[in-house]
Amino acid sequence: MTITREEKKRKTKRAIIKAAIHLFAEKGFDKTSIEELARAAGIGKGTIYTYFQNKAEIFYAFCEDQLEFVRNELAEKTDPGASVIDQSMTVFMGDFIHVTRNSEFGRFFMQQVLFPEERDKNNFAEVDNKWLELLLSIYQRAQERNELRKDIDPLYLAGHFYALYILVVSSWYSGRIEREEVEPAMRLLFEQAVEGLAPSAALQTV
Amino acid sequence: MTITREEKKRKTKRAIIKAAIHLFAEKGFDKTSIEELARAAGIGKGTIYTYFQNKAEIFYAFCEDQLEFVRNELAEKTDPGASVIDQSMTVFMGDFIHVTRNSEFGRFFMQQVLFPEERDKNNFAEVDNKWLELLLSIYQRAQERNELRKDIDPLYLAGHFYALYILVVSSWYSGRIEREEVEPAMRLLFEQAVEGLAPSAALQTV
DNA sequence: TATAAATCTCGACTGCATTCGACTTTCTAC
DNA sequence: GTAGAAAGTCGAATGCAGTCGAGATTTATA
Repeated sequence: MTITREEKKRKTKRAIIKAAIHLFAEKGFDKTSIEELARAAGIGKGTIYTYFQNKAEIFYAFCEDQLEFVRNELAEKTDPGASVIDQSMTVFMGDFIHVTRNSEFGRFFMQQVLFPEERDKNNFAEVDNKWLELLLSIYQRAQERNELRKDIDPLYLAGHFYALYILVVSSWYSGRIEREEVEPAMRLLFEQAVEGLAPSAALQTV
Repeated sequence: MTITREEKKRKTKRAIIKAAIHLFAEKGFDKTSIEELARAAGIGKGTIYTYFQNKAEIFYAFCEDQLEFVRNELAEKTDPGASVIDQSMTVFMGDFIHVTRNSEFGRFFMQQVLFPEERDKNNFAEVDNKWLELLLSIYQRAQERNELRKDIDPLYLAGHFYALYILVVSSWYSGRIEREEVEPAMRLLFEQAVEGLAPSAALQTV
């Protein structure tokens, strides 16, 4: 019985996350109070704060749970033989659909992942890394196939596609595009990025 | 004296914004309470809510004030003769410096502009449009000079650059890059976008 | 000018995140 | 085993955003 304490802590933390997964999904983040969360986890209100610094941090744990699952799934779903664009579309559209399934969740998630507060910077590191690995593998393979320039750091390649993805998600949240327009807009942007925004060399010499 | 009421309302609203500009700049958004704001504006707490729906909306008014000034300035600063990349750098770096002058302000601003809540969607419309006009004029001129492809909707061209800008800002907020790296990273991304991510036609045919 | 309707103003009130510090349980060292 | 230290638990207290409704002021109608 030496590990009683640590074991118990792990269990309590799990209980909080479990309650969060349940309550956030059911009532949304804002509508779920810490007190409810505590009650559902069978502990006192104050105790939550020995496990998480604030409500947002509980949300991060919730996200990890959600996203690890999704992104593992996406890693399998992508066809390594398809074109970069098709692979990118599979991954980013899959992510989009999941992230925006609950629009409130998606908004908060994007806000926090892209522009985290100082104290939260490291909260997404783990999930982020898995996501990055997935992206990097896609773009590295594309470089090997000579589908993408080899003189660009794969991190930058991933950045380009990710940036365009963010833009599309933002456009949807801002009401500039409708849900049905997301896919075609994203594909068009990806194609343009691959081809380049400058007139092609052939045309330029004319 | 027919317009007393409306005149007074305008004056009160101005007083609130003025108090906000002062207090937000001095103590930051989070640390400034509505009550303080009301006191500084010489009105009751509840009255604030006849002028603004919530605290965030006061922040929007504050933003408009800040940004209108900056973006007008930027519009003048950009040299219409320079390359698209140079012009883009001037505009986006100028924006970056201003938006992140107060890091807390910038974070909140980016979060709200990119992923607004349903009720806030229209709050930035006015400022947004001016910003967009500025960007569009840059990219349209570049198309005319044949520096950028004419078969891409200028809106999409602006989107590409804006997307990369967002990525860089996000990278800075996430601590993935330092302040000094912002400019070179942005420039590199812009160059890559213009040239395209695919190997050049010339190389491809080899 | 008198009265009713509309609008505005206020601060007490509500609800919730977060803090605090008194109390309890577990660990450590003898 | 036991005393004292360390860590964990709790809900009452705090602070703040946002609501409410009673009263004040302005406008519209006559």
